[in-house]
Amino acid sequence: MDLDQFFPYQLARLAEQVSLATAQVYQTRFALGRDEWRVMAALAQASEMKTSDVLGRTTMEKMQVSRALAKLERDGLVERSPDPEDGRAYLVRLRPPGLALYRKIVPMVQAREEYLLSDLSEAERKVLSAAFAKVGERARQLIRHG
Amino acid sequence: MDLDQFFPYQLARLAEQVSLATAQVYQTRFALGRDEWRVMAALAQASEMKTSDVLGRTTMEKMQVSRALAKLERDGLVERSPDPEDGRAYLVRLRPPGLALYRKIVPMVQAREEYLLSDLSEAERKVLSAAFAKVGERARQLIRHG
DNA sequence: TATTGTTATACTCTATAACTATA
DNA sequence: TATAGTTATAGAGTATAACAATA
Repeated sequence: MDLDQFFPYQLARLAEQVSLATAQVYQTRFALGRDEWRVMAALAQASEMKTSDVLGRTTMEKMQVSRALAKLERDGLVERSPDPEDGRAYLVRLRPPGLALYRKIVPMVQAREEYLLSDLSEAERKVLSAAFAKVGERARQLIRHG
Repeated sequence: MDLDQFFPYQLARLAEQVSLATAQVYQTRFALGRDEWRVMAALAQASEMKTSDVLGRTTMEKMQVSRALAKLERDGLVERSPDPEDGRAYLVRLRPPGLALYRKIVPMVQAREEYLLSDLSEAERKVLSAAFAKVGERARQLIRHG
């Protein structure tokens, strides 16, 4: 069995490299962790949302979201206020510095994305995207059924 | 910016799911970590090799290999002897129980691989494989040049 | 009793480098 | 001085569950 020809292994290596290449932008240059970046991207989709909405817009666990928000709040990028409709909940929003940082990072990571895909034709991108959906569905089936 | 449509994010999620689906076989059922599994797959390619050859056949660091080998040796799956040609080096090989375990696992993970890809035509698989190579090359360029 | 969000804990991974013994 | 491999340590990332406040 040749590990190099084994699809899950190829996929894992590619994902690792792509993740490294992309994360350089927000980690090395702006000291943001991956979770903080994901939370900011979620928050940027609306002027204000509940913590639970952030959960719904990411694949993160509530504990990861809680910690990412705490760090973003310490850094002054995000602010929280109590939800007037539910005493247990918070309303979260990007503060101006957070929004500015987000708007600065987005074009940079999008440029990296385009560079990563630049050798692929439009047709190849379509196949790739469809293949991701199909393989992902099969993977979820395997996980569900042990 | 929609994270769900962002290629590096899609790739990371897919890899995570596929890794989970594949690792179930050797982790849950046989208590092997990913590194141990990779080392066993490398060792199975020859009757005996140096630790440094294991390094060359995987993308692991020497420290990871050292730890994986130590665990495999504790579990009786691998044995080491001093290299008569270099007092610093070791010769490593799978012990019979290790080889038997490897031969038991291989068809199981291959079946999972085939299942994961079962919705893809031969042509789609070719596109996918070529795309991985192209994107991987671009990613390595980005990593190298910051 | 159930839910929102926080905190605690432990385990795995990863990254860096110091260390030993040979070469 | 360099190399093979080990050990130490610290930082992320992940998973589980206990917990306080509120519903």
